[in-house]
Amino acid sequence: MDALRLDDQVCFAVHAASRALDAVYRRELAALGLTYPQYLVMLVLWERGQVSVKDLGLALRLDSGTLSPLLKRLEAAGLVRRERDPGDERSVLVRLTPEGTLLRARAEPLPRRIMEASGMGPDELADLHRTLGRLTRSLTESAGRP
Amino acid sequence: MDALRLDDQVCFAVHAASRALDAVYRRELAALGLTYPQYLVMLVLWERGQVSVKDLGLALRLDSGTLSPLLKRLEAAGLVRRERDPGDERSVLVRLTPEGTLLRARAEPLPRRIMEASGMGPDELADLHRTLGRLTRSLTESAGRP
DNA sequence: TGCAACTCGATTGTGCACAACTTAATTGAG
DNA sequence: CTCAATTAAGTTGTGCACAATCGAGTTGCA
Repeated sequence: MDALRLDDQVCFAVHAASRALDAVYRRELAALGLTYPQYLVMLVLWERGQVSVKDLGLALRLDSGTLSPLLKRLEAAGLVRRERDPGDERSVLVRLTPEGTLLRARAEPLPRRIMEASGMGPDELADLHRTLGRLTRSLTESAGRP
Repeated sequence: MDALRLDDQVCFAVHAASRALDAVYRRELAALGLTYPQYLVMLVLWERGQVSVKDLGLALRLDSGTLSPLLKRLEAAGLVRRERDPGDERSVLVRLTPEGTLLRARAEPLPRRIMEASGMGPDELADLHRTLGRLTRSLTESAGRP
């Protein structure tokens, strides 16, 4: 077999799956006025209520270059507020507005709909989840020390 | 369990894995002067030698809005040439330059290095590959008819 | 205490991804 | 044969992702 054949490369399969998921989420989230990465940010906020930009970056593995403009758009949409942490003026705290909190209810049915679109059962999805977690960890570690 | 918990969502696992792979490829491909999507295009060209923009889009599931500027950059780098198909002037054929053909040798060791960084065995990777293929197909089909 | 090192976030620049639209070439129904 | 519909690329605009860099604020240690 040819090591460079496109169809044989797992990288492409991951890439393609990621974009296919993105497309499905794009459709489902359009009604909420959110993009998929904005939805991820909202998930963290619905879980924790309030979070610093740094902790958001740790949770989502995104840096400030991605988060700063994204959070500005969420703020412009009236879903979050940003303010300096009084205890440490370097840090910016992001928290939900009432509108942002209310949006949660409308996001609630989403995971089930995506699961149905995936055509896979809960066990299979859990398995995939574990495998991908392991892959991500390995890749991240190997990237750390070249 | 809470359906909206970030850690429980497969979508995030796929997204994170895709970006982690991207990061590893970024490092490996830097020496070749390629980005990861440019590498995917080169894979197709190394396989087929010559391809229309349309067929490239079908193979990679990318539209002209993504491919046009990407191909311009590959052309500026001297790796490909683009010319109208004499048989159908709407179509643009992309083909390798000698430099582009030569680059293949330097890309050859890449899949093995990525496989090592993944920390997974061939069987496990093949399994993941199959699962992701199925997932992508289901999602694409469900996106087709909302 | 004073200043060097570090932390946090924002900004800038490049490139990918996609939607919506434009233009040019081709096809086909009447 | 003609012209409306279709097809192929390209263009424009928006948003995500990341590297590199900057400036303000904090910490630690000499």
